[in-house]
Amino acid sequence: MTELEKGPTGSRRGRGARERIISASQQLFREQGINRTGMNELCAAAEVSKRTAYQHFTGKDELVAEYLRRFDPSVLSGVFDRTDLTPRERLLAAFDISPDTPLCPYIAAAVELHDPQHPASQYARDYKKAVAARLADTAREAGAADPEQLGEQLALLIDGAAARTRVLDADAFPTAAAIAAVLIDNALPATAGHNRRREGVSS
Amino acid sequence: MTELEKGPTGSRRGRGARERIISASQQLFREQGINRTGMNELCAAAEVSKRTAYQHFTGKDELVAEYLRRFDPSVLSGVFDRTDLTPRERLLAAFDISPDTPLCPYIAAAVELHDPQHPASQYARDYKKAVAARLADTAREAGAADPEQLGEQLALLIDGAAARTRVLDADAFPTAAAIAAVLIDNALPATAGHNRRREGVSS
DNA sequence: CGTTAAGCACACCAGGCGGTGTACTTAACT
DNA sequence: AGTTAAGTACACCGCCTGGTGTGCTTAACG
Repeated sequence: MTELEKGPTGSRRGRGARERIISASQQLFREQGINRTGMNELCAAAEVSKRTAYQHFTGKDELVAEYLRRFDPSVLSGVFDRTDLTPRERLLAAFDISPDTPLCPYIAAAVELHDPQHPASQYARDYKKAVAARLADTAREAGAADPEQLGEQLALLIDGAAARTRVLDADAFPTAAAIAAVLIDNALPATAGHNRRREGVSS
Repeated sequence: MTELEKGPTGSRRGRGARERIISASQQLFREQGINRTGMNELCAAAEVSKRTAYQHFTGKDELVAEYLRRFDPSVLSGVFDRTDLTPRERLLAAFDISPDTPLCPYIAAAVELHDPQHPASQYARDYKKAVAARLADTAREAGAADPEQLGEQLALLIDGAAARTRVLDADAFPTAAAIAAVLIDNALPATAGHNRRREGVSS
């Protein structure tokens, strides 16, 4: 029928045009930005006919939203589910996204789309809240006095590092990690379970 | 001659079209974003003929750069030059931009233009560095152990609050201020000269 | 006064944008 | 083999974009 929910695999019949489109969007939207990437260009890169693209997505807006939804590639779960680390180490590991990451696409989308009502903007909000929540969970696990506050604070540090990295074109995550270490040490009761040799936590 | 450097007042002869253009750009670029504001629309809002606009600015890019340059409206100097506050209080006052401020236009421009070589992007970088430098100066004045580091940290907090406010559509500056208070207290020797009784720093 | 330049009105451009219509091919499943 | 749907090719749409060309009016200044 018209709607058959062909499933995330997309490999029911054709040659998987949908996946190619999304894959191309991941590349182009990140490299060039959303507004600077036209549908013509995107379809060409995906080696997909324009008509096909508009049979999978009602419009660019929907594609953009899907582009954001298909992101998280373990960036979130890949950090928080590491059982080899203590909760405290996991909190700090969230700042090790150092390698090359261009910029948090959620911030970029919110700025580029400029419309809080846009589906993608709404998803960006949800995602940011989810990250803060997981940070809070981990903070609670680590025994923080006020886990929600610490989670929100660490989330702000991550966003600050992302924004600053973008504007200054220089990695700001080490600075954010240093702040995080201070905040964590301040929020956690001084249990001797982990050797905390941070400097200068005077107060 | 063709170039006569008519001066910033612009009131040499005409009715000050240039100022009206810049004024309109301040409004529209902030409200709608740079990419979503066309030159037609902008000229209409400024009540300026399109032709006149292109006689003042060689292109939209130049106007965007000028738009950023004409910003600072004491946001920077208005905070750091307050002699009624102690250096420590001045550092914290930088987080009181709470009222309504839509979002730091420098971050927005860097994201929207998406080109680090764009004049406006370069200026945004310079401005961010300048803010960090002034924060560092004030930190030094306050007697911080490592003023450069504290300045960079506080700058990151401001950018984080700005970005997060934009994405979440909720004021994130109080959280940033709370972190700032912790960092400042940690960085400053515990001199009794100023009563450090800031509220909301629950940790 | 006349010169000079700031500003204006408006038609116009090429090109990109998001998005469609139509007629076609291909291939999986029955 | 026949059905069915996924995918294709490509011309085409109206609209808006940044940007011009041309000829005109207005007003400050010497």
